[in-house]
This record gives sequence, structure tokens and C-alpha cells, in this order.
Amino acid sequence: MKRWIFRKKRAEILEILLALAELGALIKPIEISTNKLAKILDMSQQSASRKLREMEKEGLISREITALGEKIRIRNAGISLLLEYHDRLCEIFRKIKPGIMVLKGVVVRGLGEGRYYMALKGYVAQIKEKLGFKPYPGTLNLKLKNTEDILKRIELQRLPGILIKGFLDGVRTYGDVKAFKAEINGIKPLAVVLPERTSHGIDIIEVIGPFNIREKLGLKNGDEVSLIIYLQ
Amino acid sequence: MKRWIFRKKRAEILEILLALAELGALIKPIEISTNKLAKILDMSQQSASRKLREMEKEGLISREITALGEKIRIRNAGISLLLEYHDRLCEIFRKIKPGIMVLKGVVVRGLGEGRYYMALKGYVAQIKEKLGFKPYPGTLNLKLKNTEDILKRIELQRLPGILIKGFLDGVRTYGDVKAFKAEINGIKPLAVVLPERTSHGIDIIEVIGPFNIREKLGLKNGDEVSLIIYLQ
DNA sequence: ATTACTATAGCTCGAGTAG
DNA sequence: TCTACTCGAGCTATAGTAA
Repeated sequence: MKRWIFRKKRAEILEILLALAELGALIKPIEISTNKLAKILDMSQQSASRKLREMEKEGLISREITALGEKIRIRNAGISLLLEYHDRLCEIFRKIKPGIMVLKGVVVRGLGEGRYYMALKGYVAQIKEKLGFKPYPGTLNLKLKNTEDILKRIELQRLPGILIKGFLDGVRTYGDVKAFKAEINGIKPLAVVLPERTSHGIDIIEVIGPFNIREKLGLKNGDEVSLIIYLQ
Repeated sequence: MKRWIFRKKRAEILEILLALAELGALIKPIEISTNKLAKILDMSQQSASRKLREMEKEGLISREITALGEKIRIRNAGISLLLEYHDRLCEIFRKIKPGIMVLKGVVVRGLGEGRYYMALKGYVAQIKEKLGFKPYPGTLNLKLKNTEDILKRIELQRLPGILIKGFLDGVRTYGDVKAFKAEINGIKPLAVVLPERTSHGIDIIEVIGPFNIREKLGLKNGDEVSLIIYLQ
């Protein structure tokens, strides 16, 4: 038999368990009516009722129907289901150290985009204000080789960072850019920039600074550098 | 409009994204045919094809159809979806320190179950061998008050611990029990026991030792103690 | 080998409603 | 109010194919 339908059901149940867990059902029984749960999950009361019955039948939760709703507790099997997804996701996004991130990258030729964007007044003014330097018109592009580093790079996307707001200049709109202060070989102030929309692959990271970084550091294509990023 | 159907679809997509991510699509494009993906997810080739098309349409992945399959990459929106679930689950299961876990609990009256189980030869012999003491027939039951502590308790369930195997004595079967070495106020050797099946709530933790812990520590119901658990 | 269209069997959801 | 049953409308999965 096809297990997909079963897996799909589990993913659906995950959604409900997440809601219940967020209501505190992992810790102590919670009292909730099918109506309220239905509102939280944006489904009909009937569906909420049915789902809870199914979950009880599968031993994922225990229920006790009272006058004004039900007392629901997530049972071990339910916790296991949550932990299973937790583990799979954690395995994918391995934890990073807080505060600082170190990435190794190889210098590669950019697309010339950086030069273009770093010359736009809308960005320049904000970078000066928020990062403390007037950006040299051009970016240093580093290609990440290591799987670990690419995962870190992905982590960066979810961190708040320093927001360089987008703008429109009458012709087109320019998107938000996220930035993190950084340094290479002790040389700073530098910053990593992550445009909201980018044509680069996830394995490329762009570095800006108040000077031509390649020249200042004597770098050429293919050189490997360590980049320290301050997550602040 | 009901958002539940939308949430359900997202949970379903999570399942597929997880499979793709586990194949490495977060890092670099992966080459896979709808047939192979269908096998992995235990669905029909047609469904795999449709799902991928839907996900592409929603901007979650990018595809490039080649002669022998497709080149698939998870795009930012897809990564966001994974991170969203990751964050929600992490929020529920906060990270614990490795090696040692400290829990605070209040002494409560047990159900008399502990006394019964700790007298069974099948368990006693194993405890002696694996934990290094002959258990006193009775358990100290601690009620966890703190949310943080209950979350830690939940974490314990997923850690390997020391396995005390279940057995059958001709009449009924006795389930596996997981144990962790522990101490209270510097007094040891003690151990925390987590039966596979238990009638206790998730906020109760059972402690065993080679002596009557209540007497030895002069504890009475309502006393608060700190329990150190060795996760080994 | 691929991907993907069409048609249908089967499943799910929620309105109506009972208890 | 509550939970939960029935049943039809609508959605989803896959077998059969085409390209």
C-alpha cells in the first residue's frame, strides 16, 4: 500500500499538534472546545471534532470530554511525532553559534551587479548611516564550497541583521537588503549584504567595504578567505 | 475563506521539501526524476510530477527539466517554509545543555506502582547490572512545576539513556524502561526511570535508588528538591 | 527513459442537525 | 452551549496514456 497518504496525514496531524503544543498541551492538559480549536486552525467545528477523535484513536492525544469543551493532553506518541519533525529539521539546519559566524569562501568574479547597486544614492546613504562607511562601488563575491558553510549562509537569511530599506527612483523599485557587519583577516569595517531578491545562487556571498577589498587584501580569483560575520 | 486547507497543503509541502532537503536540494540543485521522488515519498509518479509543478508555481522550488529527470533547487520561499516549522518546533522544544540536566520538583505521593515494579525480578536484575544498585522497592515521585523543567523532561524522552528491557512473566508483558543516572543534594547513586508506558502525567518524574530516598533525605510531601540527571 | 494530460474512483470537508 | 452523525459537493490520487 502507498504510504504517501499516511505521511500526508501525519503532516496534517503535525499542524494540529503544533497548535495544541503552542497552547501548552505538551506540559499540562488544556481545556478547549472543538469550536475554539476550529477557529485557531481555521477549519469547521466538525472537522476539528473529527481530527481530535482520529488523533485519540491513534493514541496521539488523550481526551476527556467535559461540559464546556475537552481536556486534551498530548501523549507520548504525539510528542514523538513532534520530535521526529524537530529532529529532521534540526538535522537540515544545524545549529550555529550565536554572536559570530565564520565562513570560508573562494574569491570569484562578480556579475558587476554589486558595482551598480553600491553606486545608488538610496543605498549609499543608508549604508553610511547604518554600517558606518561609504561603500566602495563594487562587491567582493565569495563562493562557499563547504556544505556546512552553505547551511550557515542559509541561517543568515533568517536572522534579523541590519536592514537597508528598498526604495523607488521613479523608474523601478529596489528591494530591501539585509546586512551584517563582517571582517576578513582582521580587516574591517566590512559587511555582508543579502539582497531580498538576488540572481546569485545560495552558495555565493557578497561582501562590501569602504574600499576595494580585492586590492586592499591583495586578493585574486580562486584565493580562499575566512570571513567573520557579526550577527549582533 | 478557510485557511485550514491552505495550512494543510503547506504541511503536505513540508513533507516533500523535507525529502528534497534531505537529498541535499538546500545546498545545490539535485537531479531526480519524478519516478524516483515518487518512490521516496511512496506516491505515484503522476502525483510527484503534479506536486513539483505546484511547488514551482508557488515559487518554493525552481526546476529545470532535463533528459533524465529534473534539476531541482529549493528557493528562498521553500527555505522559509522549512525554517518556519523549524522555529515553531524549536520554540516548543527548547534546547537543553548536553551532559547534565537539572530539574526542580516537588515531592508528591506516588501511586504505589513504583513499589510494585521495583520488586519484579525482571527489572531488579537489570538495574543491578546497568545502574549498579539493587533498587529499594519504591519510587520517589517528583512533580515538576516549571514549564522549562517539563520541557526538559520531554527532552529526556528522546535521549537514549540506559535501557532496562521489558519482559514477560507468563501472565503479562512488562514494557521497556529508560533510565538515567541521577543525584539529589549530592546523594547518589540514584536514577530517573521513564517507563515506556506510564499512567503518570508528563509533569511527574520517578526516581529510584538503593535505599528509601524519602527517609534518607528526610523528605516529606511538598518539599522541593533539585535533581541532577546525567544524560551520559 | 522522461513529464504530464484526462478521467474516474475515493476521500475529505462542512452544512444541517441530533443528542 | 457542547460533541458528533449523515451526506453531498468538491477535492485529490492514480491508472491509462500521450508526447
